[in-house]
Amino acid sequence: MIRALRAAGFRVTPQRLAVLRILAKSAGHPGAGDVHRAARRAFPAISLATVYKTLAALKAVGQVLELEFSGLPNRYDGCRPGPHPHVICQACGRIVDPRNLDLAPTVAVLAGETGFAIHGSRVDFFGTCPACRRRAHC
Amino acid sequence: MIRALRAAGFRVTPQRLAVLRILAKSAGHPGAGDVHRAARRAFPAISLATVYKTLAALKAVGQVLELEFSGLPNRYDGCRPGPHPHVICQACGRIVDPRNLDLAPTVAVLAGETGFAIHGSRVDFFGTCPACRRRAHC
DNA sequence: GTCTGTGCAAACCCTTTGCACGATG
DNA sequence: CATCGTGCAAAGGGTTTGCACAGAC
Repeated sequence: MIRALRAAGFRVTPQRLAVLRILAKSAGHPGAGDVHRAARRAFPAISLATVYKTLAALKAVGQVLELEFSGLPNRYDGCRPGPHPHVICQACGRIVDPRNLDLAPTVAVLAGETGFAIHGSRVDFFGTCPACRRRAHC
Repeated sequence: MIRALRAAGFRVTPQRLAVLRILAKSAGHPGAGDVHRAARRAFPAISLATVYKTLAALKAVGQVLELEFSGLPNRYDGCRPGPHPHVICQACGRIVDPRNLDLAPTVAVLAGETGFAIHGSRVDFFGTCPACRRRAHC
């Protein structure tokens, strides 16, 4: 990530390092607020605006995937920066990355049917995760 | 739609009829602003708030599908109110409904892999529509 | 030393809400 | 005639931006 930032002419500041470390460590998909809170532990004066700007820089160099949710805070994935499907628990907000799901055949079918040149996708599945299912005694 | 509203105890007002007619007629996926502008032609005094409230009522009775986009206005589909995949042109904003796409097998695979109980999905593909591809002489 | 990054606060924009008035069943 | 819907204006909330100061290269 550091290399990617420098290569694009971005400077590497302590604040950016803090954000970067948090993204690299979090296996989940933290929100901007989560990143900010975590970054404050290493760098108490860091502002939310700086976190957003750093996330934007990392997105610009393809090192982080931004997941936007209307009405809910965005979530960020620094472990798998390419677009990929997600499975989201509506009870606890947990986001899981499925492994065995290849969209390429689907994209090919759609391109043929619609005539679109397809460049990307956003694929989310909503449900209840195993832990929350148990908690609701179902 | 009228029946569904009445059955749920909603009143049928001229404003709601105007919104309703626009949704039934638009094959595309208009935004709230589009609906408002169109509704003003039949009912010049109608407010944007009323449009939003009517859309919410129709959503509540399952007669319209709301597509939320972070940063962009929501889009509404009164023709196919159930969730379904979309193909979106990033150049002109057009939204197309593909026909030959069944997500059921995918959902089954995901449920097995993740242990989630999957209740819904949001599947969008982004690209360039045939018209915009021609316009960009590609 | 120059130019970029930071932090603060205000702006943004679509959407939602509070409220007094008007219309519906 | 009780209740719900309308229209206006203001609030709401995550994100973005303008600006002056500070720090990286």
